Amino acid sequence: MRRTREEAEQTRQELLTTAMFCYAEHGINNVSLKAIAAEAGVTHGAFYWHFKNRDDLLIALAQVVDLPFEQHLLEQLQAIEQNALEALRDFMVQVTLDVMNDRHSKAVYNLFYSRQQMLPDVEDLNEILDQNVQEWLAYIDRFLKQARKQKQVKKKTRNQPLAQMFLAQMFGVLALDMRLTPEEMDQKALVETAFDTLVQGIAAD
Amino acid sequence: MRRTREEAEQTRQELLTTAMFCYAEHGINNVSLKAIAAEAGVTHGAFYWHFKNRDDLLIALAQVVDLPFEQHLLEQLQAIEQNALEALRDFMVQVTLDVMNDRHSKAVYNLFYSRQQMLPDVEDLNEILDQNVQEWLAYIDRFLKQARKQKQVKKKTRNQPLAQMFLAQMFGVLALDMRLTPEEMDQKALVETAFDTLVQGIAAD
Amino acid sequence: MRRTREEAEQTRQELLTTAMFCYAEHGINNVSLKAIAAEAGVTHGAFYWHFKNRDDLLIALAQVVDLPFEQHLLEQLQAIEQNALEALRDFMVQVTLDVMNDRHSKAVYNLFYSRQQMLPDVEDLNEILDQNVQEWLAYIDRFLKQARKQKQVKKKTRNQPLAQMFLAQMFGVLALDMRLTPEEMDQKALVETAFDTLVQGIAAD
Amino acid sequence: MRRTREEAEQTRQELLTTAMFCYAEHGINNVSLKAIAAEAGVTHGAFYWHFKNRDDLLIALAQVVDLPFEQHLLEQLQAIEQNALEALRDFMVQVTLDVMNDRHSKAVYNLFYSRQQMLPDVEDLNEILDQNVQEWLAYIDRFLKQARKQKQVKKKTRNQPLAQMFLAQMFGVLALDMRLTPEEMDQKALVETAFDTLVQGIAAD
DNA sequence: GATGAATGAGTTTTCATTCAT
DNA sequence: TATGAATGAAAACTCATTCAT
Repeated sequence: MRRTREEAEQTRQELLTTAMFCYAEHGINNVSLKAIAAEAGVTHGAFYWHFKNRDDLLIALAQVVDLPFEQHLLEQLQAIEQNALEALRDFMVQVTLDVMNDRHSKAVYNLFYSRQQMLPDVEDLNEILDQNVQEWLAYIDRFLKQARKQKQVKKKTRNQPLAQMFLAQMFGVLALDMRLTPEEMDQKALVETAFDTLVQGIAAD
Repeated sequence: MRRTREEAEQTRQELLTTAMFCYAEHGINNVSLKAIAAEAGVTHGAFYWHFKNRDDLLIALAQVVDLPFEQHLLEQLQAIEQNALEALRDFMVQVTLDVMNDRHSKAVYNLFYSRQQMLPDVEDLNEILDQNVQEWLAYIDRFLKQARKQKQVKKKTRNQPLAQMFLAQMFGVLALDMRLTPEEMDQKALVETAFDTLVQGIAAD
Repeated sequence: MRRTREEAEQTRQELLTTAMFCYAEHGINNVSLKAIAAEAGVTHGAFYWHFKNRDDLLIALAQVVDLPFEQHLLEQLQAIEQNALEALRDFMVQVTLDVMNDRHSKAVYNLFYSRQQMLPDVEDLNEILDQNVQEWLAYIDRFLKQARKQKQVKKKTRNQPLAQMFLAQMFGVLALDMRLTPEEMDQKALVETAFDTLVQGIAAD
Repeated sequence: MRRTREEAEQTRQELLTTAMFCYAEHGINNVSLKAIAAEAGVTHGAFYWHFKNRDDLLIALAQVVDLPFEQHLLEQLQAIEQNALEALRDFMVQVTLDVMNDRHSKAVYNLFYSRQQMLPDVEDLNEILDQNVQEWLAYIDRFLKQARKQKQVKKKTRNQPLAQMFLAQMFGVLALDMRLTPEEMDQKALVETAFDTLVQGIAAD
């Protein structure tokens, strides 16, 4: 069954996508490569044509997937010039709700950032993930710097812990979302309350 | 061989402790019962004397371990009467720093609450963990109620999302702590900034 | 818990009886010594005071248990003098129905003679069982000899295959009884038909 | 390694055959899958390519193996028209001797019908075995019906217990054959005596 | 006499990986 | 490119047996 290059690439994509959703849902250690291959419509032998091994799959996965930070940042680019703090608040709310509710983003978060999984100790993998976290902190930092320019933020605190605080709040809300039922937790109320509170807490009087 | 009842109980405790630390460090799926038993100084056969199976171990673990919420609550009982919001801030800071720095608490968090692990789908286990989360929310709620009485909190928001926000912040800070190095993140600065900000954010003017 | 000699003997008996019924019902390989001991009301440690090991238990079991051949033989002793063939027929019918319906006999048969179990290859054990089979053949032979004297049996056949044929019929009926439901098989009708037919088949005209 | 489809099928057959003989000889519970695989010339991992698990192997075994009833029935089809009772006698004698002396048939009987084994409680398995018994009873019944037509059988008894009696005799003879040595038991003499006697016992005067 | 903790060999099963076709 | 047969390491679990108490 020699396929064309496009079909082969499609198989590879299929494997990546299937792996991400299966891993995110059941846990990396609870899904076999055979199961992923079957779900992707090929035999597990084919897997080894596209990937060197299991770790290679994870690295490839980490390289291609991403959380929608950048995308929501672009949406706020104009707003940031006018009211950076409000833009930051909207940015965090949007990203968080998006990760909560978008199947793809949620899978990415579950797989790589909630650390629901204990990832195998592959150096490349953790490097990629750490870089991503730094990148996200940089996104938030960009809002904060602009807010400083606009004199919206109290002087005393440095930006670093502030950015980390925002990211931590997002991580925490997502973690809580996994544990609580919709009855126990109103997603929208929590997310908005959380970031409104943070923004108010750092706002200059 | 341990023959007396006390020695047997010691073996059981050893198994529980070893399991907790090994699981927290390497992930539940990456540590075999044989390894745990060996680390505890017995054969894997001994494990099955003390526990029915792997799930039984996890349930036993979840039953005996806890995060230091209650303990820090007791320390704040007097403060709460005078300034509930400040007491809440101190409470959250203390608990969070404690979990960060106490090997035991950190292991408990990693194992059961960070969702770094994909826990097996055992009903008893999830029940215990969910109860614990509810309990912690109740602890925070207690501070918030008192703060309302003291008119320290803005009227508009309900307590539920506020309590969840505080717990989420703690979870998030702990999650971030796992990802960042001490150089990249100043634990104390982040924790204090985070809860100061939250408290200021909800404080009545 | 030092017990008196009688109590100890009682424990031993309890272990034997429990083992027989458990083994007969679930199969030797599907019942652990721990389970037997527990069912008998002691710990499995106690087992090893009464028996050297598992094979020793089986040998002890084979030595003390028996099928009700002898007992039914005694009942037929008078009848045998008058009509040996009819007595044989009654004897076989009674023994067979007894083994079918008496819990104890059935367990013995299942355990040692139906070979539902693949017994461990203990020499002593098989010796005992083979002796028993020979004994039963001798019982039947006794009827046949008397029947010859009474000129009830056709001359041509030797007694050995005849006796084996009767025992085989009993074994076969018991085997079928295990496979068929009461709806599919009328115990009494089958047993009586079978031995009536055999007796008529060997009867002199 | 066997790579072609034919070689794979051969491996599967090898596993089935090996399993049947090993199980029949040593008992299901006394032969490990590892041992079967080794005997079949593959690793135990290969076993799990061909069978889902141990029960699946038994079911597959029960599906492909059979006792030679049908085959001997065909041989008697002409004879049945002329003298059904004699044909029945020949049929039973042939099948019984065949099972006794053919290594394959003997293994099948030992494994599935002697109840020498305590088979695992798999529904599919017992269904197949029960069906087979019913089928064999139907074969015998066919002879009996024809014999009735030919007025060879005494009126009074129903066919059902008669058919069961014949099958039971066969089962019993086979069981005795396992227990007695060739010196103690003349196979041919016993088998012929047994079925001659049964046939004479039911024959109309 | 009896308990119960511990051992260790053995079993079933899973699964990442290899490789001839 | 992809299939599918086979390997082999490792996991969870069972259980007969030993033995200090």
